[in-house]
Amino acid sequence: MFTKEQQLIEEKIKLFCQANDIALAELKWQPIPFAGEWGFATSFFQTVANEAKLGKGNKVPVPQKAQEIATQVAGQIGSVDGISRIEAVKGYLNIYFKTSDYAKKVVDEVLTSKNNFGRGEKKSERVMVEYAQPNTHHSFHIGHARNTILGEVLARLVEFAGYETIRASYPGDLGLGVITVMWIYEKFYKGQEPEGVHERGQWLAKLYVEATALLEKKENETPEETAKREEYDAERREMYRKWDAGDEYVRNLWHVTREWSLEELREILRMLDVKMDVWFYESEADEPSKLIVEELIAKGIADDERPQGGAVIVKIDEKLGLTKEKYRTNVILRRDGTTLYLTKDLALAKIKFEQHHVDRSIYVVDSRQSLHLQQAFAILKLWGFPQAEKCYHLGYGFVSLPEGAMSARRGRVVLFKEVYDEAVKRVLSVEAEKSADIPVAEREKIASQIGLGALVYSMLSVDNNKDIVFDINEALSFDGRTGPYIQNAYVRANSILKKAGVTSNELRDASYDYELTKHEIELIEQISQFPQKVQQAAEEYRPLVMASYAYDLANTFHSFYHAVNVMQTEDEKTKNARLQLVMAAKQTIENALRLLDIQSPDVM
RNA sequence: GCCCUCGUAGCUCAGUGGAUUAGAGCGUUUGCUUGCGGAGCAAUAGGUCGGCGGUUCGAGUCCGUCCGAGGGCGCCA
Repeated sequence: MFTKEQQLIEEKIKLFCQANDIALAELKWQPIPFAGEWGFATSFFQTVANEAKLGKGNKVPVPQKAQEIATQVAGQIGSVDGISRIEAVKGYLNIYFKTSDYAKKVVDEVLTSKNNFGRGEKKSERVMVEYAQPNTHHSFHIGHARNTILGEVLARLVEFAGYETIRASYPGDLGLGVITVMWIYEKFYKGQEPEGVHERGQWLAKLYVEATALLEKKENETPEETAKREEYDAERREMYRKWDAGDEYVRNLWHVTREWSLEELREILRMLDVKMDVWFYESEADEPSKLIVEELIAKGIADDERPQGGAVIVKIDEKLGLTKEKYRTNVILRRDGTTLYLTKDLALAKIKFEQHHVDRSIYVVDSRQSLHLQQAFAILKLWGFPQAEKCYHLGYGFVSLPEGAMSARRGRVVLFKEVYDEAVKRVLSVEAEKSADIPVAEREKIASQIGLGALVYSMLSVDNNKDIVFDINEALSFDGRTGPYIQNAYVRANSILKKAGVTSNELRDASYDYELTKHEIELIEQISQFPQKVQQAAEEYRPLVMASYAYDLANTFHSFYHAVNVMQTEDEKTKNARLQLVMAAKQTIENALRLLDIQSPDVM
């Protein structure tokens, strides 16, 4: 915002150093650690260290010498427009802005940009974010929720930072797990179908558990039990064979049951306000991926060991000319000619690059699949895709339960919908106590917004590479560093504006030339940081950066709210300026929450 | 055996080279009843940043090594 002043001063420093024969190191500007006044600073430690290496100067300690230079420079700069003062402190040169100018600039920018405050300049790259890859014929659990929330927030950040963004979902709709559910349905539950989208999805998950129990080898089986189990397994394998051969009946059964799962997935995405641009299905990648195997063999990238009774493999390290083991060797086609996960990922990447013309592709996938994805990217590179260099795996730690890892097979999972229902229930009970004035009809909607706010924020407030042990009481806490805490700051800002009867449309000119309190200054400081936080979070692929910022902003607002009573401000001009500051804070909180996929209720 | 991630306050986590005392939340102890809704504010106690060595003017942050935890490693996804 103040690059002109910065450049001017930089010139003056360079001139001074030339005149005094000082070998100035590169000037790195940074904000002054905030203590009530805005400004930017640079240090002279590097310059002094360089001088010392050249054998110049006597043996004065570095910090002391840096301070000497800073003091001399400060004395030389003189007055600069928009700059209130310049000082030398501990080897740093601090340059302060005029407080009232800075404050007005920040607030005005928010109020004119509104929803777009913080949006980055349009960039030419097209980015695809792939997330939400649950298996069908199961139900959506909180592990899937972490994946989906991370992916969606990343997509929002990248988009708001200025990139053209495509959201892609990739459900796993084939494999033995899927067939297992179809088998038990066909055998014991044919014709049944629970009412309700979630009920149907959850029912399929129950069938999977039941089927697994029937098909798993048990200890101390009687011969009859063994025979029964083997009979079931043969039936299941026969069904898989028929599916693979395109048997009309089995394919139809597959379509119908798959749709039950997808309906539930679409409903959950709707609840999370996720709008997918592209749907890839694992089943659709199967056939194209076989052609890719042929191509890779023809190009000499893959080795066909089938004639020797083996599979089709890619010796990745060898082909890349690496001597140390890194990507190893992997199979891309089984000896029986069927494809693997890796094979399908190659086909999917080809579609992303050739049909969607993406320049950059982000995979939001469990970090345990890191090697797998690195292998896939390496093969894409061998294959010759320039975008392979721009494939990025955003890994995240897995979500487990206090009693151990989740297991769909054993039915040991916590479903997203269960947690959501519990969240709404808990918020409603708080509302009944604290928000008796809100009409009951409205409370349900607010409860959903707050409940999801708590859940979503709990997933975002931990860095993505950390594992989470899911504790529902922590996830649904409403106190302290939580989603509702941030939403409450928004509600309070809204409440002030409502009482004052001002809307964002009537923008009166405000000036901040009165003596600002510490709390006003800190609030302005937080607001001003939003645009750079957007860029940082998007460039580093780190939703946590935005989650932390949103909390800090809300925290600063709560302190301001408590310390400065806007409505009781006597001086009209000051009151007007404060109302506009509240409006700017409200807008910034709303923008930050939107990026975090959390809604901003007007009351709560 | 090789590779990846992690080790910071009692607990859960921020902080990826720069400014006297390393920051939050929960939990602890204690204040805030006439005020824009207390899902809040203010204060309090609590840390050899896993150990050792190195690079640097400067290291929780970079490098090496050791210890500890979790994860991955050619026909699962």
